[in-house]
Amino acid sequence: MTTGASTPRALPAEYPEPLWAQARAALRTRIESGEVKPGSRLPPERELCRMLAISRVTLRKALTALVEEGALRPAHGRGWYVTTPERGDWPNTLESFSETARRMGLAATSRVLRSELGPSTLDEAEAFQIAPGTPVYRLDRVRMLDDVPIAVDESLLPAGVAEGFDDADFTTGSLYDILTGLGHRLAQADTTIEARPADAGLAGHLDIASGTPVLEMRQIVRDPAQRPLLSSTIRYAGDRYRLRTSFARGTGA
Amino acid sequence: MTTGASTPRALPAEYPEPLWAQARAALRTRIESGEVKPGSRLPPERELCRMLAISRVTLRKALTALVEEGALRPAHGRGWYVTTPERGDWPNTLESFSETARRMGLAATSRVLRSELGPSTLDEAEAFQIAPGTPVYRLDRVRMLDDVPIAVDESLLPAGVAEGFDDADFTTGSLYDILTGLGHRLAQADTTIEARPADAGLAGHLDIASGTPVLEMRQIVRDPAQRPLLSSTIRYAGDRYRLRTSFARGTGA
DNA sequence: AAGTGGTCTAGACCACCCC
DNA sequence: GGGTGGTCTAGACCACTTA
Repeated sequence: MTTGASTPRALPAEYPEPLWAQARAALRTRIESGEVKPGSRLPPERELCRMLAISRVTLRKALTALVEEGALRPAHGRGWYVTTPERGDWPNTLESFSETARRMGLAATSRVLRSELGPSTLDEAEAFQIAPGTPVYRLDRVRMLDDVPIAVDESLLPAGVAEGFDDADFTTGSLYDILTGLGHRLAQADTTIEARPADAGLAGHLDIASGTPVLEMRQIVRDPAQRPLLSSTIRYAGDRYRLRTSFARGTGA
Repeated sequence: MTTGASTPRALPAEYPEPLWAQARAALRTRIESGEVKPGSRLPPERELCRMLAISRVTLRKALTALVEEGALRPAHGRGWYVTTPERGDWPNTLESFSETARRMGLAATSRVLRSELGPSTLDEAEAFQIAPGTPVYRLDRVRMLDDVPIAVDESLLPAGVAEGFDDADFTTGSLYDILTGLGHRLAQADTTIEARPADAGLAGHLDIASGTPVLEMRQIVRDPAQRPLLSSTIRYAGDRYRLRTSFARGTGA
């Protein structure tokens, strides 16, 4: 451990995941397994360094990453503390439908309305920066909690991104999980949110009256190279769902 | 520059702002002044180190911070690029009312409905973790764009936070700007968003019909020590406003 | 005063991009 | 191959917290 990155170690090479990411994973596991209880203090940095056999700079990069995930919180002269689950979750991300379901102890399922490849319209082609008519994958679903319809999700993906969807189970699976499982990396999500009245079609799917307030969220998700991976419009029945998020401004670090 | 943090430098001491924050400020200035144009490449890291007279680790901390602010984007073998303003803004923050106004070239103003100190209710006291009845400051405003009413903002602050509000101008000023101007540091904002029908009072203020869809956003803003600074509920006329944000997942770094 | 996080440095090797 | 970012180390000093 003297000569910089020349020692990948631990992982059997191949994808030499950075040391700090390995350390982050190790710490995350310990936290999630309950080995270190919420609210309790982590061992001092210098000791963690010895335990994980990494330098302090690298360890701190892992710890900082966990802060952004909402798992840890530093306290200057006192130590690193495990966040109480109650609050401090969902930093800089919208709570996903699946996460909401889990938090409330409900079952998240979907009814697939459409799932097919088809030519893109002008607007869609522009959004994905592809030629109009290029095939895109359409996935329309009614999302439910304990069999109560909550929202209608219309998603659109470039055909290339949707390769491997044949085996996917959209009735229970999360689209995000499926995409990351296929090796896609979601880096950024541009989002707009507004309130609108439900039109007749939407009202029918959600079993509400036409004109009822609906929360409409449009997202374009991009990969680290800024390529659009997914464009989705989700319309939630106004009295059945609430978006939650927590914006952290990282006071610097 | 050989012996670690023993050389605060640059700033006349007192509050020795960290070197990486100074470097971030210097780079930010250069970008905002247009000295380095959007889309263009920054000088190589090793040269920036010489120019700013800091180590590469420190420089990279500054660069990473600017990535989270949406000002820069790294490209592995190619360099650091200034983000095109068009997109890449508003990362991990809701676009504020004032920012929206600026982007659309409209004038953001407010009509103050209430601005006074009063005893807190049970719910409010609980939210702020203070004793019920402890004074809190109430600020209710109708927010307008070019004199069209867009939203009703009901804000609530612990009395201590509101000290110095006497001189503040809420008809044109942003509450966030006023708070930061008073030295408060906003670190985290827990947010929920939902769609609801307008009640009679709200409909009157916004000049819309009762029952019209309204976007309701509730926020609790905290300082770095997790103390609540501000609790606000903003209700936007559904057909006049749209929230925008961009969630960045920093692929690790 | 001792313990713990926060900042900083100099130097090294690796991985990617482009010529 | 040469340039550029990405990762990593060892060691040092400072600032805050607690006793």
